[in-house]
Amino acid sequence: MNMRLSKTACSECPIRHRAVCAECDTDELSILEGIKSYVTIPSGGTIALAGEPLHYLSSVVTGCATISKTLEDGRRQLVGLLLPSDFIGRPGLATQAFDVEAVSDVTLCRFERKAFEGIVRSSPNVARRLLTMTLDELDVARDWQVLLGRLSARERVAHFLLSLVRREASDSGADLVSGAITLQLPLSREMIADYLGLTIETTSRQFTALRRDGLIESSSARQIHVPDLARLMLETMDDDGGTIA
Amino acid sequence: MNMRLSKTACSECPIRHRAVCAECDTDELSILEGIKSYVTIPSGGTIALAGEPLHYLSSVVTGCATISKTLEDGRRQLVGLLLPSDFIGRPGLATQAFDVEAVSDVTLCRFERKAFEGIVRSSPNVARRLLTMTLDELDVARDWQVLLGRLSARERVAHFLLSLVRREASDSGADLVSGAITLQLPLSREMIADYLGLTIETTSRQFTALRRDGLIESSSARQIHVPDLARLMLETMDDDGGTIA
DNA sequence: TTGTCGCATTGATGCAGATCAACAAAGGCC
DNA sequence: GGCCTTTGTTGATCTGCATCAATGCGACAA
Repeated sequence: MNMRLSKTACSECPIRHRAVCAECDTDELSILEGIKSYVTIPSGGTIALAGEPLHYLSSVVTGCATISKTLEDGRRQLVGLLLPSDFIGRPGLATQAFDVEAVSDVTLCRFERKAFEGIVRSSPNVARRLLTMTLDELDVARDWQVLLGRLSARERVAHFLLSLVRREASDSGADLVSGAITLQLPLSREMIADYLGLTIETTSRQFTALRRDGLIESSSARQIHVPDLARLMLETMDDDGGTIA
Repeated sequence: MNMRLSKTACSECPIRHRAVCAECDTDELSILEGIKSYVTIPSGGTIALAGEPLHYLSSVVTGCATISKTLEDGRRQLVGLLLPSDFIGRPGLATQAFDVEAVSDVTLCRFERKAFEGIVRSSPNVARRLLTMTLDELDVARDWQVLLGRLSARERVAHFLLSLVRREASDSGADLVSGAITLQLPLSREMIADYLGLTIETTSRQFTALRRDGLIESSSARQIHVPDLARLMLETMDDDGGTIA
């Protein structure tokens, strides 16, 4: 599969219109095409380590990865979730501030650091797109700060589920679905807990409580059906549509 | 004072080498010089409101402002602290995601949105600097996520104090001071609580506890003396130097 | 001086979520 | 299939922080 993907042309790429290359013209795209390579990281594999230099910058093509920090005593907090089209790495800074780990098999479209930094300098469409994506990530991170600082456990779980729904909706072009939906959780309970600043037990109890209250249904732990999105939204105490992804 | 500042040349500007204009050459600087204007917002004043359009983008020249979100039921969370050289606003997006408020008299060097967006397009040095600053802010926001999700009240307060020390040190060029220092808190107890995801009471109790343990001394609520920075750092459980500002 | 207002501190009590401890269920893997 | 490991759920108890409630204290005005 890795091999097959390594021959995918940018024009055929599933993230062509959403990734860092989204606004590239034909010339810029062919330069990127020239330096890109694909890799697949197996589930559980490390994509980057905090404090270590990162030699490649990349876009997630398929799969799911997490950005996290682990404290000396083992406490862990996820600070970002990477889904197809998201970008990994910081042009202009060699060392990584956070760990990045694959939570499913992840295929990356990757660029050697120096070469990519040259492109950022020479191609305004890449630079602009990168700025927009970074500003979006900043808004997401700040919304997550609000969640971590002020929401209750139940609100956090409801918010998390809705953020997955929204991300899926925006990827597929559909807008603000407000009926029913079934979704596949990309994360284990432990990782959801680390994402939400809770323990596994509290997270599990909140899922149970939401199920008891009829807000969600589930055939397995990772398969969640939301019969009425509007009702779940009432649980989130969000003051706006939300930018959480 | 507003009037006096409106005549300040960029070359004389106290934030010239740290703000969004830091990497500008003489030509670019004179373009900025042509479209900039200064305003002073009184302490407590509103600089931007969530959901409202923002017509000016700006750099903080002097003073301190906060970025925050308030939920319908009054819960409030600060998600950023703006000090001299920090940038306010999002080029490319007309409406603001968070509230921005002055917590002291704040002088802004401001640019009309459309004009500034043109400069971002035409001046790579501004675009690049803006990207770097945004990436820095993202790292800060993510470190703050770790604080809000996983640190205890005492660790949060210690971390907050050290983040102020670091910011002051990096502004003045001094590096990793590890002796004693006195600092003036820019925020009230209520705002510190909203920053740290705690209540006023818990925040106050932590200050008292740190004072009791000899980690800080204070003549007034806003005046904090740290006799031994290294000892305070031991309270933070931080696994690295930290990027918190 | 004395009152008042806003902010900070301190104390008493309650509760949401952490912690400790089983137990159940779902995959892998011979 | 049966065994074993990993992941998720549920229960009992504990605790750190929130909440409720005074009290202290400096700034400012009359």
